[in-house]
Amino acid sequence: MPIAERPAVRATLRDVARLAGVSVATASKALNGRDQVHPDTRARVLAAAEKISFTPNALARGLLAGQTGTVGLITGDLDGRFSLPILMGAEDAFGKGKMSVFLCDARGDAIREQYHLDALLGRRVDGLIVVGSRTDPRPSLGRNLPVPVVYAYGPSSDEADLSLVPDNVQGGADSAEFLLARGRRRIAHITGEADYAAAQDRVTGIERTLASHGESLVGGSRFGSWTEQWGRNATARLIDQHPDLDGILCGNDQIARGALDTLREAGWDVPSRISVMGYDNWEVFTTGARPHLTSVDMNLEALGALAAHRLFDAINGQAGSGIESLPCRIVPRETT
Amino acid sequence: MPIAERPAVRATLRDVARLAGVSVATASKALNGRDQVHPDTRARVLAAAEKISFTPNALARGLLAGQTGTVGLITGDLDGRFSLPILMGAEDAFGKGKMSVFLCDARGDAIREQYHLDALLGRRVDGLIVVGSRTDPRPSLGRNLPVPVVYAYGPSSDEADLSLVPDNVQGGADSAEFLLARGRRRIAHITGEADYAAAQDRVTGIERTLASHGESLVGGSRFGSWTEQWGRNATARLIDQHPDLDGILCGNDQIARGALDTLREAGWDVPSRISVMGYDNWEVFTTGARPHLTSVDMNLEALGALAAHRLFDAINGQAGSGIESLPCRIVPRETT
DNA sequence: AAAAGTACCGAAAAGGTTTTCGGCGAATCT
DNA sequence: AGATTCGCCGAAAACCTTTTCGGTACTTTT
Repeated sequence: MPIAERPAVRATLRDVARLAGVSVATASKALNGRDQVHPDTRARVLAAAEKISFTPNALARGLLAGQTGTVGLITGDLDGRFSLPILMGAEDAFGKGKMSVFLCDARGDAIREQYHLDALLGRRVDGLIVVGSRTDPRPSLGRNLPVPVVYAYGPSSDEADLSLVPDNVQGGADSAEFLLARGRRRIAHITGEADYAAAQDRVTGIERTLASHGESLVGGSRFGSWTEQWGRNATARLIDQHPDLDGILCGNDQIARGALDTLREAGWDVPSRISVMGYDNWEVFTTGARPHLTSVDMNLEALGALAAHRLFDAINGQAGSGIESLPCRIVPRETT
Repeated sequence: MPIAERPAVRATLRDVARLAGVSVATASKALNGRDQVHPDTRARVLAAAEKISFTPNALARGLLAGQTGTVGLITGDLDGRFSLPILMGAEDAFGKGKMSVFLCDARGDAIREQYHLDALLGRRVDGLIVVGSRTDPRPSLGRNLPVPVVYAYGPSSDEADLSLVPDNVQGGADSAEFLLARGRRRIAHITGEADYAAAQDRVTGIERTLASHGESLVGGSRFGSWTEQWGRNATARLIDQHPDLDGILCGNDQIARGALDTLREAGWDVPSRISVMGYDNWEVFTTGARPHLTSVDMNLEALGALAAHRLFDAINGQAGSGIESLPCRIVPRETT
């Protein structure tokens, strides 16, 4: 079998210098655009570097500079649909500079997290982003790490850390406000598991808003699981008990999807008789639904990008702390 | 505001050596488990390293060894649900060793891909995995790269490269075989856009299998988009034209989901009157459906893991080439 | 013409680790 | 006791780049 022919050795600065007939020092200066080097010389060096396709060794550079231009991103669960947009946002924000991202999936396991942490620290990352899979506080990585850390989505339980989370209270409040503004008054809330901070926060926002309008939730908040199945079941019972219902706020888009299915089969027209709102704005669910589902978007990509910027600031000495909440936004579609 | 107190300087091997009262050479040997060092001395070094929480600088080590213990993973689109399991599989397979993964999202942009490639090469990764978002061949990164490359999901158009892809022909064939084995004879096929190799491959497998049983597709393969909407529309026309239909193979789970919705509303019972199969085995769609959807799983996580292993082999001189197809598997649920 | 100034280049050190090889002291052998 | 072996340790080189600082050759000023 033919082994692919690869350049046996990689070109080094010394090779460039030799080819250009200068010293390595001059070659370095020429390549890095420093002055103190004659234009002709610079041109010669550049040509030489181009010719042997020289790529500076970031390791040697990092060793000297003490900065590697890399950050570690530790995520709790990669399959979750929350960590992914955050990851994309962060990757995008860093990508514009010259940072590279080390990705590690801890699979929700503290042992694995520690292992990855050591690996990242050993590789001398300039900073860390920790992405949680839930908005519930998680244990801090510790205060005496040699690099700054930013927690995204899942906040650190230590106030000295900087955490970025979506403002689910506001998201819930806005969704309630949105339905009220459309004249809905008999509003129910079907959500997921009660031990999720995300679920509780939204309940808080919703109830507060309704109360301020002199209303309250029909049947209280109904906790279950984050599934379509639960959305269907809960909705069936709800419309059976409350024929005057005219709005349902759902804890996520899957529950909302289940609600829509049940309503359709019961002959309740959406949105003329009743409005439905989801949460998360998971495209594939919102636009697959009939009618297309209005939902709340947590702006996770922006959250990821902001995490990247905050980390960048921290690396440059502008460290922050505490929990920073980012606004959610409503994406109106056809169910309201 | 209080700046978080961090260790001003990181402990170096020299510090360990000084603390243990030995030379750096001895300290290195002690920490790396080499012989030629007295047990007592080793213990002293280990204790010293522990005390000042020494972490070896992977940069310096990599600079010397020429191997960095890192691989680059370039993905076409991070939001696709195909690249993600592959990424997880690869990350998992590497994680067991002591490799770390650099993640880069090229956003389907060749310029950005080149940029990331340069960045990764500059950081002296030991190898690269390129993850496509479609199974259609993509341009090669080139033959004269200084490190080995493995293409996953989306194969390289250059036969000299090593590519790992799911065997969609077999997947399609198996799905047809599966329905035939359950006594279905009047089988239709609704799939996505015709310019996807994945769609064409499955058609090939399905038609070949049906032909070998003396059957053929009812109404041929119906191409459209990969959406629920299309699944609903196509199914409506299909059952209108072919009241004797008893099986539908769908190009993905969303189309299948749409088909199920239409069948339900038309009063066609699944699976007693008609069977439905999806593709991709996207959990959230298959188990959210009523009844739970039988689907074809491309084993993408295994594909990612294998990509990691193949890359590892290539790094160690065992380079392969050509396209390697991995089997899909059927996940039976309630719609068949 | 001598002094001062300018523009450019190169030697060398630094960064942290690993590995080779020489050396030193102690134990064993003759 | 002297010679040899053995076990253990340390000096130094190597990896590649950047930066500082001194030096050379040339131009300008007095």
